[in-house]
Amino acid sequence: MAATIKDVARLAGVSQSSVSRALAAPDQVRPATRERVERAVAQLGYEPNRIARGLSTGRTGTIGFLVPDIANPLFAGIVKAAQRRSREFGLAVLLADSDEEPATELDLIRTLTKQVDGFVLCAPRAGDDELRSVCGDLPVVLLNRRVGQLPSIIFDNADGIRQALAHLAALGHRRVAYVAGPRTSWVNRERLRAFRAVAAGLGLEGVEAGNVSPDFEGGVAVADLVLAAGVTAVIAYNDMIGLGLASRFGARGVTAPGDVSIIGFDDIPASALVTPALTTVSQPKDQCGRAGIDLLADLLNDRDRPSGTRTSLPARLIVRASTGPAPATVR
Amino acid sequence: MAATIKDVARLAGVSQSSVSRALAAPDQVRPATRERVERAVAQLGYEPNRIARGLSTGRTGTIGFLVPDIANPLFAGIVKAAQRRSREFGLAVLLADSDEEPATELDLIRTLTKQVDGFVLCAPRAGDDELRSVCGDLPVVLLNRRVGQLPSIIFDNADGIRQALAHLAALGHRRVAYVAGPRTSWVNRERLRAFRAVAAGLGLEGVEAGNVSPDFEGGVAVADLVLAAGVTAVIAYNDMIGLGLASRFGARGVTAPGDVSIIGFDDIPASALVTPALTTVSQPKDQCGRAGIDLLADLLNDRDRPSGTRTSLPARLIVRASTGPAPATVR
DNA sequence: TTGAAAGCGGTACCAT
DNA sequence: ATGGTACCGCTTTCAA
Repeated sequence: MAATIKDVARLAGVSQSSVSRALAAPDQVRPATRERVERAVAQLGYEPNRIARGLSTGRTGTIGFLVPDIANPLFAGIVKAAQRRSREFGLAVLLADSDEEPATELDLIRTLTKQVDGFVLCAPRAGDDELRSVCGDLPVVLLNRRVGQLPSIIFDNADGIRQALAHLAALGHRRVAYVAGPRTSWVNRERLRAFRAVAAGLGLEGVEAGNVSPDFEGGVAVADLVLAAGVTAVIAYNDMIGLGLASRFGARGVTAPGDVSIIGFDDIPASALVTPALTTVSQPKDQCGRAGIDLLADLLNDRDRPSGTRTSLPARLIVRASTGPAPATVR
Repeated sequence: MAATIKDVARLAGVSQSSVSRALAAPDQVRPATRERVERAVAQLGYEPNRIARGLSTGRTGTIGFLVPDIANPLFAGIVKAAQRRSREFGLAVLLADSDEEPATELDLIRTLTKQVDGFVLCAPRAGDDELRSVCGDLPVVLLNRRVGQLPSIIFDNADGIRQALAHLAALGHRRVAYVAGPRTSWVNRERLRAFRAVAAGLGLEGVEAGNVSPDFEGGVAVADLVLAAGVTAVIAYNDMIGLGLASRFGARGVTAPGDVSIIGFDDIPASALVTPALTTVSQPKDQCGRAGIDLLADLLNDRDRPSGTRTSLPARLIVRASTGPAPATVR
């Protein structure tokens, strides 16, 4: 049996309260008392029970972190950074993986809501209202999504699209496709909107394909449609779709960047390893995870940042071999 | 404020005890009572506070899950499966990422130990004794590692090596290298041991290189050494090393599978996407994560499996383009 | 500065 | 079958 505060109190010859104080507010007890307590603590190897503390303080020292798919390198990277930062705050992370299911997202939040002090949510699928209501008044930080005035951290999707399109325009491309990801995804909608606006602004013809599932198979499935649209370049919702496109293109004898240029989003490891390597819009995963925890920690400490804090993280185009000059004649 | 059991009791016009029973052991209360409780529960949107429950039962409904690197697709896959299974048991998962640091592994376990009912540990680096002592008598399931009599789930490393070597031998390779991963890794030691034994058994010359860090750079760094050893095939500790090898080989004008065959471990997504695709020993991530939770759940329910349960998961060789017949003459 | 005691929200034992 | 109540380990008034 682990030692409790009572054991410490008895051994130190003081009351529970004093032990509690000695630990939480050392300057509220006489040095002599503090020392006796400290000795007893050391001798018993006492560590406060966070559960019990949680019951009386209403705080658990644990935060919930929800992602749609931990096997997706983007989220894995974000979670990893968040983990590291949480440790510095002494917070534990309750991970939840919603498998990209809107219903599961809400479910998970609901069941976890009682055991955490707050949430960092990457929940692209659930509806706005459900999301807001399910969180109650628990501190919440949204990742990669905007809902009402909730504090959020997002990648600059519009700027990512802008960089990608500018790159393609400079290479002489005039007709460009965007392969959309899940229709319900907030991020997808943002990118699509930016695609339309920026393409128009640059005087490019924008073609839209999709929606497809955000994976390799999704890219493969839509590749022939993209080809039939007669574009010389395509921007995919994410890298996995981009890789699927490249694969199917290759099977059809269409090669990047000679016949068609391809750009993805996320900069997953595989993008740098394939041939040709995939040009991609990289998002700072580390910063994102870290900033998410920082923001939530502030919220937890009532060190209120102005309601509706919206951090925007820079997107960065990484040019690799999959993009090149537009072919002289369209296939 | 969320509703408590008292609110439910008052609304239903029964005692706390009855509410508690109606929820935990429905057949111990009269149907009429149960219904009144259920209605009150529904009306108030009551959900039991797991923290409070934990305090009196001594169980939290939460388990700790430790991995060396959540950004590694192998662990991401395992965690994902574990997550899903945990949900079915109504268990929450406290994730911990040790960043491959032995000290962090132990640290994390120590701080989490009070808030969880048990652990699933993938802690390849920490020492045996520290590991055992830090867990105290908390139920623990070890992944991919064996320490004393602790219940464990491991991939059949020896058989994976055997399949890989048999494949290479059948292709006519006579001199084969093994590129070792981290020296302190239990898995690495197992594979190295198997490599020696099986190579000898098959009459192959075994060459050992390494130890290198288990990533792309590690593979690149050791590639020239491997080449200098005059082997026609190489088995890497994991896929990322294998991909690094292939990359550096390519830069030297040495191509797979023509000049040298390459086999990795783990079947990460990138392995299937690169050219040539990497032959790899696949480990059933889903089964592993699932089995880990199943085993731990049994332990938690005192449904004791015989102490020292050791589940072994089958390895499976996935032959892709990176392995082929041995060249007629060594470079 | 210290100690006693009342909770925090449940569970489970003991009566009834 | 139900209600009363002690208790889980800790925090936090309130008095002393």
